[in-house]
Amino acid sequence: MGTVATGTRERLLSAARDLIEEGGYGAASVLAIAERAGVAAGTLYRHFASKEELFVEVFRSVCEREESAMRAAAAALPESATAQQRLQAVLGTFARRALRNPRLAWALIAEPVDPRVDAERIAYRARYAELIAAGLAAGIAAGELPEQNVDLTAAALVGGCGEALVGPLSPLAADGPDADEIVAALRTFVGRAVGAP
Amino acid sequence: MGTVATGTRERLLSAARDLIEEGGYGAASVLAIAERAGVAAGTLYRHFASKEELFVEVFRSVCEREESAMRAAAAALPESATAQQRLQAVLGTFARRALRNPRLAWALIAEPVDPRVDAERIAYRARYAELIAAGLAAGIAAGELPEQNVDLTAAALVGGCGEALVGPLSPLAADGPDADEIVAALRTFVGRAVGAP
DNA sequence: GTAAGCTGTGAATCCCGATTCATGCCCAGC
DNA sequence: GCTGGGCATGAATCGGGATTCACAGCTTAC
Repeated sequence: MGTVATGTRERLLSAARDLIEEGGYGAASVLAIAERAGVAAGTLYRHFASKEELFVEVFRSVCEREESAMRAAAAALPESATAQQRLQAVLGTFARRALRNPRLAWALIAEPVDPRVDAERIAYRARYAELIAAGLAAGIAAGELPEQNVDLTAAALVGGCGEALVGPLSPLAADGPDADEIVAALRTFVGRAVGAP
Repeated sequence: MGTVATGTRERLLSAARDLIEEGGYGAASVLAIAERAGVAAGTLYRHFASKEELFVEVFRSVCEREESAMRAAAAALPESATAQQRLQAVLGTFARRALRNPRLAWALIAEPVDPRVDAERIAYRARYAELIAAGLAAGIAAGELPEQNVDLTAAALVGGCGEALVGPLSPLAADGPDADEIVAALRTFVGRAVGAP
């Protein structure tokens, strides 16, 4: 039956996702993926043209999940919410999710990858920055936030939150998991950086 | 004479540095480095235990140059300068240098590298973040800046400036080289982010 | 002048994971 | 029950760059 083939394909995808979450891209060799999926190495090539293509598919689906989580966080706010509240909701969601699954966050944000996967990452970060830039523009239009180069602010916020949360400079890398404290400090940083009152 | 050997060693270092500045680490294969230095591939191993070791040395010397440039920028200010002015001087210097040599900045900040070189990079970024954190702490002590988690703010600033200047989200990646405008916008961002009045 | 010890050479070798492919297995259709 | 086609196998192959090493040339010491 075709369902068997579909099952294999999906087992391969989820094996790859699991391995990446656990040990990064390095841990996800063709052999390891196949083994965890319970098939032979060659079988992977019955379902994907290359390892890279499989990775692209995994990466894309994980990014979509993350992106909808952030959009949902913004959408869940009442109509009357300020632009600043929306930004805080988006960045706070990002932060909480990243802290809950640091290995995955590192893989999505910073870990070295093949060029085609990297292209997906850039697209993801760009959509994320756009989301923020749009929020900033709305806040400026509403008179809540001061005039500024929204693209640069958005890029700096994406980079800054990424570094603070998953980079080697992250305070988390040093001491314990005061996750809530980190999120709070990051909110303060973001609020000030965008010029909120 | 020993001087010949020294000459070769330094030619190898500078060949590697040039290649990295021009085309990133990928362009700096052992063969390419040796060729540009005017020697055979095997010769590299008369002077360095491995390619990685050579890279570490190149990376370290470039980082030292960058770091002293930033320290010098801070030190050049009069005694009476505010903490905020010092921070602006450091980050402005970083920004100007990165914009002047984007390929090198990318190699120093974001390009994937071997683990031992990456360790150097992390150490460099950590020193840089410390420089900023110290400035923040001084500003807080002097009552100029509000209380905050200085390590997190410093990490976010390093990451944010890096992304805004050399990352794929950088406004520079999209349009022309309004370098001065970018630096100005970044200064605004930094000033607000640290909570300057 | 010659031996000892450098430095330089570059083709051969190693390494290691992705990718291929000849072969075997299973099941549907007849 | 036989057969055709698709899926699975996994050992063999490939690829590409780092690394080695047997050999050669030059310099210095005595």
